[in-house]
Amino acid sequence: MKEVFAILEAHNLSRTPCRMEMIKVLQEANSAVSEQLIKEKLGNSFDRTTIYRTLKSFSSQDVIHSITLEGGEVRYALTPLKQRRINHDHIHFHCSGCNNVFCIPEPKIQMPELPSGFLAKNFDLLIEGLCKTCNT
Amino acid sequence: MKEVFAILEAHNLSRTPCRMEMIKVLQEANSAVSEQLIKEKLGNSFDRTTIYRTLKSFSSQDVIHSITLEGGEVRYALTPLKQRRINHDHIHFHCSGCNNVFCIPEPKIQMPELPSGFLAKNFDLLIEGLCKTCNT
DNA sequence: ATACAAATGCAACAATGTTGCAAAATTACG
DNA sequence: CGTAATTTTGCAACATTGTTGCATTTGTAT
Repeated sequence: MKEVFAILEAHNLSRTPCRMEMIKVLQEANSAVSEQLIKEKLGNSFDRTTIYRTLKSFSSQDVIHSITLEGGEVRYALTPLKQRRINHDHIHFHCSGCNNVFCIPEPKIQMPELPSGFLAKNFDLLIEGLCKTCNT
Repeated sequence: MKEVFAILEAHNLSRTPCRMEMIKVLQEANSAVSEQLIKEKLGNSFDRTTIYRTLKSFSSQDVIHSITLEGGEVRYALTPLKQRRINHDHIHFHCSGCNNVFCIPEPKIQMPELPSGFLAKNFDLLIEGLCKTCNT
């Protein structure tokens, strides 16, 4: 709980019930969560718009980052403290078994060489496969 | 036009006006196109649902593949003949200048090493930056 | 404790994904 | 070439998500 306060304070976000509970949900998840799951975990006690706007605040303040899966479903995950305000370039792994999405901080991938003239700024790598648990 | 017929035939798709015109639109685009752009190019002569279902048919037959951008917007591009029925693993490049999305067939990237237990099946790499034209 | 700023709930609308069903078009076949 | 069987299309309908405006409520600084 102290950490929830710390996160909000570090990012200049006021302590509102919705924000605090959402951070708790994100903390307790061991993988990236969908907006729908957040709503369920919160017991529908907050308006859809509020959750939507809170996710936007969190994103723009680098508290969380979003992962868009093929098909368009979006998941959200807390951004590890170390990466906040630095870069978001890390790998995401979508398990086709349990449907969870995990952040894989290492290794950094090397940017492939692009055709001449193309200038890369950042990337998004989504790997699909089986996670530790589902890979039996 | 002959090629349009060939594509449809090769994938067991009947020759309907909507399909033929959609393939032409995809051929003429030098980058991946959105559903909305397709609709515009077609002059709103086909129902939304028809275009939606045609995109699904094309996708499931590997005539096209879709690219989901951060933010959830989806673009569609013809799958090069050589890659049909083989694999879809290639890089996509989203230019933040002109907003176009390009398929980059080479190089193949090497799958990064994942934490032990994770088994990768395929990936999706979306690079963001400036294309040849916008990179002045 | 109060005043100002920010967050929330609600209404509303757009875009997209998706399905069922009847009408129309395409293909296969005699 | 014409007809029947199969597919595709258009339309209606509904769900989900993204997004904004506005009035009300809440949080924060003084």
